[in-house]
Amino acid sequence: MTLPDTTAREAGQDFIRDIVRTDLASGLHKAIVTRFPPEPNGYLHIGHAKSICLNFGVAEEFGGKCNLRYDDTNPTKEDQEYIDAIERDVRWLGFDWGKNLYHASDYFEQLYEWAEQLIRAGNAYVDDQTQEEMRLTRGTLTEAGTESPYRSRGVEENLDLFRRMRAGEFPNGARVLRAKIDMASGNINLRDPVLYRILHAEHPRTGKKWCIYPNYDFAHGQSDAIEGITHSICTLEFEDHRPLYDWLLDNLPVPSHPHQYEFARLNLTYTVLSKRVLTELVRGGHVDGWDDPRMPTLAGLRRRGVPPASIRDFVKRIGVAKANSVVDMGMLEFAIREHLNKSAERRMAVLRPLKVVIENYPDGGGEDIEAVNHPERPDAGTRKIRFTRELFIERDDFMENPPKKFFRLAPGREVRLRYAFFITCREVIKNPAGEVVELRCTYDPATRGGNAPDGRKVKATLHWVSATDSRVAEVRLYNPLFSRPDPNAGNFAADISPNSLESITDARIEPALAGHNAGDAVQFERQGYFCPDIDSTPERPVFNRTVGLRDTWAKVAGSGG
RNA sequence: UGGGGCGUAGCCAAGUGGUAAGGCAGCGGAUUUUGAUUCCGCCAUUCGGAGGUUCGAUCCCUCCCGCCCCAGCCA
Repeated sequence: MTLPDTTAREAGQDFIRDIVRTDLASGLHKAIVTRFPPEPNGYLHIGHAKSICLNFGVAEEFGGKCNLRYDDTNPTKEDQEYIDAIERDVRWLGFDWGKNLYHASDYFEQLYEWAEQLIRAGNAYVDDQTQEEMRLTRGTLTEAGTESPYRSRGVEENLDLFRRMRAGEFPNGARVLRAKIDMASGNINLRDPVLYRILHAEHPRTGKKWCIYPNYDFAHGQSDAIEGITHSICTLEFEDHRPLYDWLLDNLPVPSHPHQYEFARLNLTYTVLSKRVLTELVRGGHVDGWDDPRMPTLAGLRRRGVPPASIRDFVKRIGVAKANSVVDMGMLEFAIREHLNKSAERRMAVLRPLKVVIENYPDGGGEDIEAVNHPERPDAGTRKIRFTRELFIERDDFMENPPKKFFRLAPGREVRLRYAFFITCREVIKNPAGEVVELRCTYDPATRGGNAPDGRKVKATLHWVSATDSRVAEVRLYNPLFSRPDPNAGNFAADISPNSLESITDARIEPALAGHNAGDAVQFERQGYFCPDIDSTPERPVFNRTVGLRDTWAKVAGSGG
């Protein structure tokens, strides 16, 4: 079922959209073109979703287009696996680039020509300094840098050297091509930034054709210009690069001059969104892979049963601004719950079983109880649940000595078993250790369906499952996403460990869940939303919890100790 | 002590000269065969701070304070 994206904010309420609207109204552009430019060196995560929704969203809203472009200028870090994953995830999120798929590597020849033109114009030179020498002569944040001894090389020598760099005559790191700008600039990006470096590496797309590669600064702006991008939207850390972005476009015969705008990247409480750290988690085997449900990657969220529309909605809710911020995980959970509440079918599952024997129910007997699949959607239909003499209820739904605000089952108390009957707890059976292991109850046959003919009420309705006609499943409960601070973990783990994964292997679920293997989450009544895992089988059902439900009793109990 | 940004409620975030939108969280209350959902109501005399301009400032000016980014041949 697809739900329309809902939002409290009308489209056009952020500064990026204000700029686009103004540019369109003034006639600066007749149509806008944006782009989502990932480097294929990892999987996309919820942070990228913000950029994807912004770029594709703005294009959609204003009738423009958005390109998908790989910023594949560093072959030592990129891989085809990531390219495939990125396309899959962007599509899953709900966006389509149509035929507008590009690669910075498609422009390598053009970029090279432009580099030679920069040299001819005296705006770039080949520097023979070592990386260390360059670092030392770049100056510091408060002191100007000093010019390279190779800075005054003649055009012909530079051209010759640059061509030989391309020809593969020099080893990695031997020389670089630098822009000749201003070694005393307060903006360090303007202190003769490197444009090309020697990298004898095989590129996923261009293979061994090149051994020199342009870096981000020399590729990004020109790629934008080639594609006719009107609004190049990126994150805050590139603000300092804008002067260089403009300098290059001003000094090269590019077909257009795009403008760069920056916004704050997404930060989520309890969540690590650093590609470096996520890569470490995968490489180090701390998680099962990029799509591990504990990962904040789009693949991980998908596996958890998060609807893509809820992510789009979440992104709309958090807005786009330039202030660094940390969005509360509760916002994402709310967006997910909001969608799942409307779409997820309900089923009953008992995570921590407590046996209940209905003493006055015929031994060996049983009957089918009808239950609706969704409380607000009759079209979702109904299903039959087997009611038997022996049942399981949630351990948390019974308390031998209930505090005043506890409304569920207790000795002598009557409650309703959802869709079935009212039952009354008559006896509590414990093991030698004093733990409650079974409840002996009686039921009122007249309350079949859940209502008493005499009109008496109960204060609680419990979910249940037959002890003799239910299935055993494994459910996995996770912390929000992962990386909630864990004071007991070690150094490395304290910062990024995917902690608090709890597996419950003796959970009991309705047989009605047996055929449910789609990627759609279901709501286990009063437990939260769960999604069949990708390695789930009919013989061994596995469910990942996406988010829980609001449970005021749990809060009362939790805060009360 | 260089350059570039940002500071509006617990968390996001509009507003940018006329007297503080909205959402999340929270708190009340109603409905409820999920303590869910839904529904009502409450929740910034104040916009990092101090001066100044103005009839009037979150918005303009000055100074101050705080936070983030930049010294990769990463993006």
